[in-house]
Amino acid sequence: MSQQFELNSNISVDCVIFGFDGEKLNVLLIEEKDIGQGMLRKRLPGDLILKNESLDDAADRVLYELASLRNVTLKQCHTFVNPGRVNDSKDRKWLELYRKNPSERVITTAYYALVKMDDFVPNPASFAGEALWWDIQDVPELAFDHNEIVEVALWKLQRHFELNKSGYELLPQKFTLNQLQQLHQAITQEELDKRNFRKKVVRDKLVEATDEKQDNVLHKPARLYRIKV
Amino acid sequence: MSQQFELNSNISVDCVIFGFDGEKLNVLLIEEKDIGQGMLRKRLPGDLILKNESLDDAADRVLYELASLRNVTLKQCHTFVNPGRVNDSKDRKWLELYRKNPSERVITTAYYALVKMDDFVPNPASFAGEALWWDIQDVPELAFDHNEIVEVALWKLQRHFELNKSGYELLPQKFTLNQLQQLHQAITQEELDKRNFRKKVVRDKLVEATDEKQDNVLHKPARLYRIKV
DNA sequence: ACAACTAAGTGTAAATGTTACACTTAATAA
DNA sequence: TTATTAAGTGTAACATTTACACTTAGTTGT
Repeated sequence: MSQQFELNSNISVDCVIFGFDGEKLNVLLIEEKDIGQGMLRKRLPGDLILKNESLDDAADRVLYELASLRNVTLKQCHTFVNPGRVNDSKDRKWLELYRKNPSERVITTAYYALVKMDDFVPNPASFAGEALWWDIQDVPELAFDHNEIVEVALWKLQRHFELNKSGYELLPQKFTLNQLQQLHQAITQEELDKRNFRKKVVRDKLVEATDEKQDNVLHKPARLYRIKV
Repeated sequence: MSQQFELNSNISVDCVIFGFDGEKLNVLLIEEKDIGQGMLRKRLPGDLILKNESLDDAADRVLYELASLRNVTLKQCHTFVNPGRVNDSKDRKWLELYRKNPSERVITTAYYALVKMDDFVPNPASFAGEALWWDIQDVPELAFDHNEIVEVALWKLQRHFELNKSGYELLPQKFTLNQLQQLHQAITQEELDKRNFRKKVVRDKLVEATDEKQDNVLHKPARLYRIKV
């Protein structure tokens, strides 16, 4: 875990990476190799920051080191410094194994990002057991306070997504209006009316039609659209 | 500066307190006593956090210790860990005077709040020279990266204020619709049409009329309203 | 060829919200 | 009584949001 560099002893970053699979929202979790004591709790990719490293840089580095993801646009979300962050005995054992000063309080700054799952196939670092996408509706109990961090990040993602109309880059270059609608619904967790949704994207000139159509579907093929620049 | 307690060596909080005076937005700045080297730059109230203190608690404490403000609802804003945060020689001298490990990098989490200036008369701590409200349009050059922090906090305040319709508590219990409009304008930095603004607050049932009127004005007195619960 | 199936695609009317805009009224001061 | 000042008020055009149901174009199986 980069122990060859000098770590700043008590500041960490955690990354909440939301992945859209075309239908649902997922979150990236990692799981250590079983180190023999039944400590198989999943957690967010995160680690201590290095000396002379900005928080933003640390988040990028950690995400690469722990899940081999690069070029993800991370946004700072919230900083957690609850003195009681580490209560669980499994968490304490983990710290004793991996940290020089396991009893020292750690402040962590959470970052989040939303990516297209196809583009980012997570690859665990060698020491880690797994790095995998997990349905956001079905997140298990996580280590430390990571469940809380996921919740806060999701809340911020939803708020932010309402505000600007970003997110179209999460679809294939050419997509159907239905795919676009599903993206919106997955993030905002709201049902939308098909006709009204289409009216809106047309009125706001967010997309433009191509002359291509879906292929290999068992019904009327949908027209493909692209993002309008 | 609470040196009698053990400080957590490299985590600080800074508080951006916006004050509404009925007309304009101000920000609370403090200025050290002149310690003899022309180091009179203003800064935000902020300090290192204590061991076993949450960030939220630290922000409350610091604001009380440095400006005697209590019971302010602070919101976390952003965490700054730029390795180059302290470049200015005046800032370095200040650190040498006040910090045990002046060369250690400090991560700071900014908090912000919006208060009614009448309710919060800042009172500097004894060691400080001044604690005063400063017109947000006219903030001087501040120590460290505090100008950037103020900007980020203002941006967040504006975004948040657009979303929910909070802020009515910043007026006197009974207020004119014009005062309410000025509050909105001060925060969003936008001009609003008088008639349209009034239509909106009436339609949204945000306020209700009392049967009282302004007193001692040199013109037609305005009707007073109160927040509708 | 045709029937059954599936999701795509399409329009309208009502309600609500937003914008732009100018004159009259009620108080005070001289 | 007059001058001054800010309060208070209405309407029409326009834009946005909401609710709602049938037809169409392709695939599969007979």
